[in-house]
Amino acid sequence: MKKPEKVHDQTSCMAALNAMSDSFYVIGGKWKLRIIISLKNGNKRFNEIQRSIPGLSAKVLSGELKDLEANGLIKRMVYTETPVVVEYLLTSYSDTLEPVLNSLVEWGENHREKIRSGEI
Amino acid sequence: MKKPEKVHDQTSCMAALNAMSDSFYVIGGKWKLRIIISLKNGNKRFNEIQRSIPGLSAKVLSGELKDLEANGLIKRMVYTETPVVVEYLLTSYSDTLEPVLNSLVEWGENHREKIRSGEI
DNA sequence: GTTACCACTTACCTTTGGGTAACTGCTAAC
DNA sequence: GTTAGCAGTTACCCAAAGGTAAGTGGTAAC
Repeated sequence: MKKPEKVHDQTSCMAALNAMSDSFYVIGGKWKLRIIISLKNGNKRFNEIQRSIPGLSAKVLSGELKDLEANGLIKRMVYTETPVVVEYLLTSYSDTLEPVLNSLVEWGENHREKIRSGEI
Repeated sequence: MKKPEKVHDQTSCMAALNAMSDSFYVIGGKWKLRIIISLKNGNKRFNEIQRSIPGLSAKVLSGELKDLEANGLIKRMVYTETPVVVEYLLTSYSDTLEPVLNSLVEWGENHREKIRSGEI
């Protein structure tokens, strides 16, 4: 005899869990959201982005930009003037991250205050 | 001459960035949110939680529970009957994670569909 | 013609997170 | 008295993430 079923069935629960993991896979890690925010702040060029995020190396930035592009969050534009100019732009799809970004920032702020006030 | 200031000043922007990092620090990683969800689903005992999350080892679970307790998200209760019973319970503070959880699940579901449909 | 900037890549190393397995001290069941 | 369950801990190992430094091929400035 198994324990009684919860209000949600197992299939939908697993789906939610997997969805959550997907989110972490796409925007998790130390730099991804920072890069997106840097782009939001108007930075477009590779070195510009790198300089705006202290501690971020060219190697890691290069990899992260590829990941973000593969997931449709940014677009890499190459302008073939001389000298060649490369720009990274947020796609409109990246706007869908707003609620995630906001909830993370809000919770973090609240939590920081909670810790600071000694409530925990 | 620096570039013109954005709509947000640098101090508040850095604060938001740090808040976001805090959130990732507290609930990031492979298991933390899964453990919280397992507790939400009614699991309380150490081995019960472990069995409910395939792939999670006792060592890692032990560490994660300590972290979650240190951040006020769960409470470790020891009942000194014989045999001693240990229960892990969500605190009311853990409810504040709802918006984060929801936005992550929602975005992940949406993203999965986007990938599946070949839109990216 | 040397220096510097741009957009990267490569090779190498360290750190972190996490996995495996065994073991502890306890109780209870067979 | 052996087996099994509980709630972990310990020691050891591995892979992935990330950091460091140097190099590449081009343009442009001094």
